[in-house]
Amino acid sequence: MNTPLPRWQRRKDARPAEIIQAALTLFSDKGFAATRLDDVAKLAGVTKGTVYLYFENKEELFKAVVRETVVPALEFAETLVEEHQGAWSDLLWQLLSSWAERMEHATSSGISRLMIAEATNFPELARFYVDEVVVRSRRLFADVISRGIQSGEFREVDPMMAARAVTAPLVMIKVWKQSFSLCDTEPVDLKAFARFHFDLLVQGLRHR
Amino acid sequence: MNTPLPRWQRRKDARPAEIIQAALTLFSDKGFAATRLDDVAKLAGVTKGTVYLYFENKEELFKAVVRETVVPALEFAETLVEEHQGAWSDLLWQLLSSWAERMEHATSSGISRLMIAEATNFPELARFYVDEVVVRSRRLFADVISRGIQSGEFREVDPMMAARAVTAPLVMIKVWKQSFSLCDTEPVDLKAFARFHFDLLVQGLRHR
DNA sequence: TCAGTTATTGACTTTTCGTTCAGCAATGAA
DNA sequence: TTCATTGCTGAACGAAAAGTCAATAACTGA
Repeated sequence: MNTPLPRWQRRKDARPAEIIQAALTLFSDKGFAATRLDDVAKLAGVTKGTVYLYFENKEELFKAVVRETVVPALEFAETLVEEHQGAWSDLLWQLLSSWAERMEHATSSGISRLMIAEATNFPELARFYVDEVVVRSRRLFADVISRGIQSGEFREVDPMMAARAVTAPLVMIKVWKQSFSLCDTEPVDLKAFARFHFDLLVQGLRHR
Repeated sequence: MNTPLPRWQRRKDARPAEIIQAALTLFSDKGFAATRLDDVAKLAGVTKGTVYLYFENKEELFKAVVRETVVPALEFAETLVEEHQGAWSDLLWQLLSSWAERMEHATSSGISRLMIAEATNFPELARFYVDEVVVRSRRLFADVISRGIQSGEFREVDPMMAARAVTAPLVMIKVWKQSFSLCDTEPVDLKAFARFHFDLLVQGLRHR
């Protein structure tokens, strides 16, 4: 006689990550308030009770999602800058294109929109996100611009302003796509836009 | 004997606008779901029951807020383009700076963030917003770029792409400011950023 | 195989908040 | 001053979803 397969399994180690993944999917699609924990549980293949076994409440789950999801990607970019040799505009393109690439595929890129939507409802989480993600990536790009100025490749601009001007369009397009994909009659290709934006930018940054 | 002032007054005509204004404030601060109708009512100086006198339900109130608030501003910009004479880059600056100006003061500029947050929960409203606001303003800027290309002032770029590249940064900065104003340690001045963005842009658009 | 341990369930309670409506009070006409 | 009209109130309702917990079924070691 073959043993009947059990109705559920004990998987203490795997649960938190699976629940976080499910929550990420639903939060970044519907937002925090509109997401039901019943649905998160179902998508994670468990029941609501299990969610509460691993997370204190809905808000703590939300925090966990943000914490576990966003930070790793930045570290890769930072080493890229550290080790770079050659033209700074090349590095800029490398950063922008790899970013656009990741945005198109990684589920974690939905976090931007989620944070924008929920920041005022979760001040401490917003602070965490700003410090660990926004400011840090802004500084990353400001750094590249600064070095480009020092080497004489770019004209003298405010690096922090420039960093905002570099990052904002990509984030915005991604956020738009996510929000309005169903109704925008002229969808953009993220990578194509990144290329277009880069060309405009580099010509704008070069000496006249 | 002076008549005791009444506990409340009948102001049938003024109520809808006041309720919409209150709803706009709270929606654009907290988002749709996180806003309680009790709070909207209180801010509007009425009780919840009154809200239901003038609006069928919460969702209809939301729609009214978007409808009444965003469309008017665009019309002004469209006449500006129609009547313009002279350099197209001048018009571009005129549009960008007046837009930044409005963003800094009008409560209605909170709608962008609100729509971004709630679009997936209100597909029909999202379509309305995309058609009446997003696409229309994108077309406005694409138009200016096109004419600039025709006149030889700008190099040949895809006008629609360029329009996105022109509008995205401003919207993004505004949205960021709104979401993270409490925690961003390096706040931007919107007008200064608009100026910076414009300079970068125009040099990027000109012939090499 | 069995008993002890515990991860998971699912029905239950509680809370929150949109929605309703009977009654009250402001108004204006007679 | 009175009365009919009606804008407005606020208490009460009920659905939906957060949060709880005793029972149960899967695992583990002996």
